[in-house]
Amino acid sequence: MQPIGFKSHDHGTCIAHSVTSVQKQCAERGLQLTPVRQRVLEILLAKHQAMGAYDILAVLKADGFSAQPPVAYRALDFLVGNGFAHKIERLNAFVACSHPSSEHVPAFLICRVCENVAEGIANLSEDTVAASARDAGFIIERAVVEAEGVCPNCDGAQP
Amino acid sequence: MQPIGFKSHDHGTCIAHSVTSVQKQCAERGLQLTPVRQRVLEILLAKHQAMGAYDILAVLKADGFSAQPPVAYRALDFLVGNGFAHKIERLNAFVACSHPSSEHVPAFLICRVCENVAEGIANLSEDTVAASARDAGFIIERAVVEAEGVCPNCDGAQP
DNA sequence: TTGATATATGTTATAGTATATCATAACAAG
DNA sequence: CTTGTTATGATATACTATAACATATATCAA
Repeated sequence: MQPIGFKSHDHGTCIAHSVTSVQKQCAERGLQLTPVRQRVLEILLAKHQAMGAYDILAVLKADGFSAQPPVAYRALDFLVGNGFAHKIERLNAFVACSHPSSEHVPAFLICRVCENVAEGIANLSEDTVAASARDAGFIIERAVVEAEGVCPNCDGAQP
Repeated sequence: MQPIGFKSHDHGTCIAHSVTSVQKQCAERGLQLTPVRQRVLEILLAKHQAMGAYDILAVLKADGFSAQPPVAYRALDFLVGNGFAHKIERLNAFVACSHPSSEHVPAFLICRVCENVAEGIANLSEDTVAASARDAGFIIERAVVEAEGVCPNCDGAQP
């Protein structure tokens, strides 16, 4: 699977598709995609960049929602907990999931210049990681790969 | 390479070997392993568990070192920057490196029950991650794998 | 040795991230 | 209707990290 985020694409439909997909899944799984939750998802989808909780909060405030930290964190917990968004631990920030329809180990390619984030899919089960875990008797419940570097748009432009 | 941390081992020599190894490398590379830095390394080595900066600070304080946050963070920056320790982003915490003598992509197996951490080595270059990055034109400078789950000592004991 | 430069530490203050807690509202099930 | 559940509102606080500036210590060239 290809990461998206560094290649030009029709971002309008990209957003629309994602929202529709999440709405559909929520309906199927009996989850409530409430106004705040959907709005936070849209905010995240607006760009392929990680956003901090307080950045999101500022947008929510401008939209007339209550702007206390828990508002943002609760919505983010919902989205992350149900696989509609991910937290980039390295940045203490969040991104909408690019592959919301399937279970996967996300692999983030984080550009340290423009801060855009592309999400690929790692295949740890065929990596030495899975072998190590197996040998150690460790049961992996969830995992994430975070890679920092330079994206093609920034390579050459900025060192 | 095997992760360590979940199997019983002679932890005394484990610590001693690590300290000696780091001392040797610092000498070779012209790095100053000052008292605070070495002490923080020892504190991290004391257990195969991630420690927060403020936990470390508390120990430093008990040892008579200055106990302002920058003291701990500077020592940690030194250790992490030179590959003698790693930051576990998911936990906002730090661990001594188990393989301080080689460049590697660390893969952490984090037990959510006992909070012990084992460090293995990922081989992303043969993972789909490397292929995705290559296809996207993304240059990976550093990466980390963080896997959360249950270690063999806790499996069965606690759900 | 001395002085210049770089590196490391001491200290205060503050910025940034996240959660605990309690109160209220909306709604469905019994 | 009242009980249980889920979501939201609101306040306060805890936890994590860094900026900024002063002082000290090491390193090295002249």
